[in-house]
Amino acid sequence: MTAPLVTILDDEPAIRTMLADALNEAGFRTMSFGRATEFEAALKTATPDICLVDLSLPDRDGLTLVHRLALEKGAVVIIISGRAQVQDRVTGLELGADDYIIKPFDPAEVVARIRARLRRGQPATQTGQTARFNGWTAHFDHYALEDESGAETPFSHAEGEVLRLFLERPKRLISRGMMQEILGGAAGDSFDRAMDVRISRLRTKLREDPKNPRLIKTIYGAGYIFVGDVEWLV
Amino acid sequence: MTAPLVTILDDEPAIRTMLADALNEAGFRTMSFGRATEFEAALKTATPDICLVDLSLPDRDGLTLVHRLALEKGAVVIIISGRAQVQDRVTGLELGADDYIIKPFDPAEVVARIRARLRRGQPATQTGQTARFNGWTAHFDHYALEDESGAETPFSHAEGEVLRLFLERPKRLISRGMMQEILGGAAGDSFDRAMDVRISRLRTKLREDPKNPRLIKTIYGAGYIFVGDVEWLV
DNA sequence: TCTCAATTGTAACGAATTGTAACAGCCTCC
DNA sequence: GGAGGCTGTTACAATTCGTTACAATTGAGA
Repeated sequence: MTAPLVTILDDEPAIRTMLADALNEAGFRTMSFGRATEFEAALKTATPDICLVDLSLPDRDGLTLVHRLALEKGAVVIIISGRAQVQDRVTGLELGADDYIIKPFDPAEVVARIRARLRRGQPATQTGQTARFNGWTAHFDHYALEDESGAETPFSHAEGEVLRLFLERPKRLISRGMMQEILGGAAGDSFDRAMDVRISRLRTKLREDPKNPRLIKTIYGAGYIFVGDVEWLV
Repeated sequence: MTAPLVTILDDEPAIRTMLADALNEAGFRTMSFGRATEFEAALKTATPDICLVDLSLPDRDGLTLVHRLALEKGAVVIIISGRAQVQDRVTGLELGADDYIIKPFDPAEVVARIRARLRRGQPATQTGQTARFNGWTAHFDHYALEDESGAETPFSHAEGEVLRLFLERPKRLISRGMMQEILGGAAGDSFDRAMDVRISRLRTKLREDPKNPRLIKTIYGAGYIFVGDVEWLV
């Protein structure tokens, strides 16, 4: 992957170079502009990941530019400005800027803020989506349990939470306290019953024999153990 | 009814009320906590859209909490802190915070920054005019969904807004509050139903099985997740 | 072995949430 | 003006999931 591209639009050359140096050192590609017209011309061929924009430009109102950038191009815009009034910041952010940094600033903070924006860009990495165990296949991507014949039974989100909890810890004792910790749930005193019910419902979907559960075993006074041979796919 | 939920974690009651007042007036739901433990307990039942966290907590190291929140829960975290050193800000942002606001602050700016985060909702990739996902091709330039055979189904502007919202944030929970913020729904309390209907109509065009939707998943009480492999074409 | 209290299973209930069909207002285009 | 599409609203159906109530089970101690 190529490094993210950051454009710098500021009429003061000293600031441009300071930012460009810091950003390059941090591993970004940069393009610097002193006037809005140059910047807009460049936009036609390049698609920056982040646009740093100074509000006081010689040839255009910076706020309008920010508004257009954010609204029409959907670009990530960070305003860098000498105007420090709260009202300036509020309007800047309301017009579509993603952040507002006040001059004078420390380049390290600019880098950190850019990184924070980019970090959010990546979709959350999905944990395992499919697991096979004892003839069943659990599909967490579309919340369904597939049996050996290929028939699918959908399960709900709450049921899926419990199922995943078990499949990620096979053949290990799972105490109620741990479940509560992992699955959440108010520490309310009746919570454990809710967990019982969840497990009961999950057992039904797994077609467990109530008298003799084969997959989710109850350890009286201690918790549960999922005894299956789990294999996570992907 | 389902405005975005903002949690406030700060040990100073005055700050909590000031923030809560400003946020409520701005149309957000709020929950306030003075200690990290209370906050963590509440996290088990509620899914906030934004977490405001003060770094100086009586019962826990704020930075560690931020790290956990950001990393494990993927929550949007805004640090509010009295520590004004650049180094503090940089480490806070690097540990996963999405923004860093220094005390004393103006509530209006906090509101504006929260709005900026929600509006953006963490954009995914470059947003273009065409996206491919799971056999479908969405053409936003002429408002049509193309299936594998090449047949096109037109979609409306409102449907396109929702579809784009999802395609820009695949595999990520999107709360109703965030949708409202992004799609600019009036804060009217019946708005959420309009959103339901939009999603229902979109699902129909995607030929989703009502009993077992594969692309747009509902997380009861929390929101929706679009689970497709999205690839934006230019 | 028997008894009993603690623990666990689950059916039934109900509040909250979500899905969607049907309707109505609005707009655009003939 | 009328037809037709779009979109929010309403009303009702369906689903989810915690709570409750009671039955079943377990295991320690008599």
